[in-house]
Amino acid sequence: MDVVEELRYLVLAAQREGARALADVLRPLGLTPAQGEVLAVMRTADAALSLREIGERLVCETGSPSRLVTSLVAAGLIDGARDPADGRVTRLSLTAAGRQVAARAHAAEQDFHRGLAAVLPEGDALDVVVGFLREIVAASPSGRALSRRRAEVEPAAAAGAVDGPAEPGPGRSPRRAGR
Amino acid sequence: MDVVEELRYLVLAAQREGARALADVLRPLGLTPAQGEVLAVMRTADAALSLREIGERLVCETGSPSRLVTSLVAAGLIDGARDPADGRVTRLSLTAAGRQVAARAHAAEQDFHRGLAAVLPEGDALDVVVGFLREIVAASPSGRALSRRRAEVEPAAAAGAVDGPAEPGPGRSPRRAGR
DNA sequence: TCACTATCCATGACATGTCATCTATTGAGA
DNA sequence: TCTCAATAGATGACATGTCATGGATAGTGA
Repeated sequence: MDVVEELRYLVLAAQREGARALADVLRPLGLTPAQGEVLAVMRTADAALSLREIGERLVCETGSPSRLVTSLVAAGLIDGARDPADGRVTRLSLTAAGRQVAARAHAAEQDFHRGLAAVLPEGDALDVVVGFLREIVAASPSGRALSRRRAEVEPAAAAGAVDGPAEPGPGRSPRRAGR
Repeated sequence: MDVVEELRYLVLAAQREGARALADVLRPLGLTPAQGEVLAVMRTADAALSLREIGERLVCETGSPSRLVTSLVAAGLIDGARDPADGRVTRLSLTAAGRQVAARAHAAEQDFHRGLAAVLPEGDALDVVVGFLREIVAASPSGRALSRRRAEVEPAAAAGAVDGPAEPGPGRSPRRAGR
């Protein structure tokens, strides 16, 4: 098993274990990790967002996360209505209950991250890993979603990492051709 | 967004993009990434494996990946029969067609890994990332599955990374309590 | 021999990501 | 004004991971 193949499986394993752990943390709030991410995006938004705008900020990117958001509307955590200025667009925002659940989810995730920080390997490795992963996802929709999110909550910190070119053409961005 | 939270999203993003790219590679062979992993495990097995034994070697670990394997049986790539020595156990092995598809999937994945290697960031970062991820998944079922796989295909290389303790008790292993 | 526990596997139900198709609405240009 | 293209969102179908339950079989110890 060469090192690139192992990397692929390690990323899958890390994602799996992390998702499972996060699911345990969010379950008492009646949320799944994907729903938690939607609430995190909306919690930090200055204004109502369209489905498309939410999709652009989710790492679990689906372009237009209709069903995921609908589940939160059904749970009473999000309100949505068609935009009178553009009948194609639905504007979504947190309800009062949604703001409360989003705040509790945020607190629970912060606890989770502190616990994770305590057991991650020490030293500079974390920075190397984060830099490495930022680079390999930079050109992808989910990488850009993450950059966008970071720019919105901490503009200065994100300034060094914003990637220039817009996504070319429709659909998924092409994979990098080579160096 | 603190660095641990970003790490979590970056791992998710890297996994997503990688899964999508791998799905593109395997689709012409009529395989999904999860099915490809099952064939990879069986391709390197010396003997017929039980469902449980397959599950222990999969990073997409489910304990007993009944439905995933059933889809490969239905596709004619795997044969299975109850073990006469132990009626609880189903023994599974690749069919002739399965061996052929597994070989082609392996070749396709090797090409994919070479392409990935060409675009990954250069220098020592890859080794740091692999070491870091190995450490954080070491105690989990999927981390042990990966160690097991590496030990089976390259015993010497894996010797330095084999983790000592067996999984305690039934069910998922507990998360590390702290340092 | 028997009762109980453990193991293996199948299946139900749900969440969600992916790919595709479709409807409704808006924008652009002739 | 009208046609065509683009956009936004909904929905269908499928794959698969997760959590749980249940049936069949084997192991253990009294």
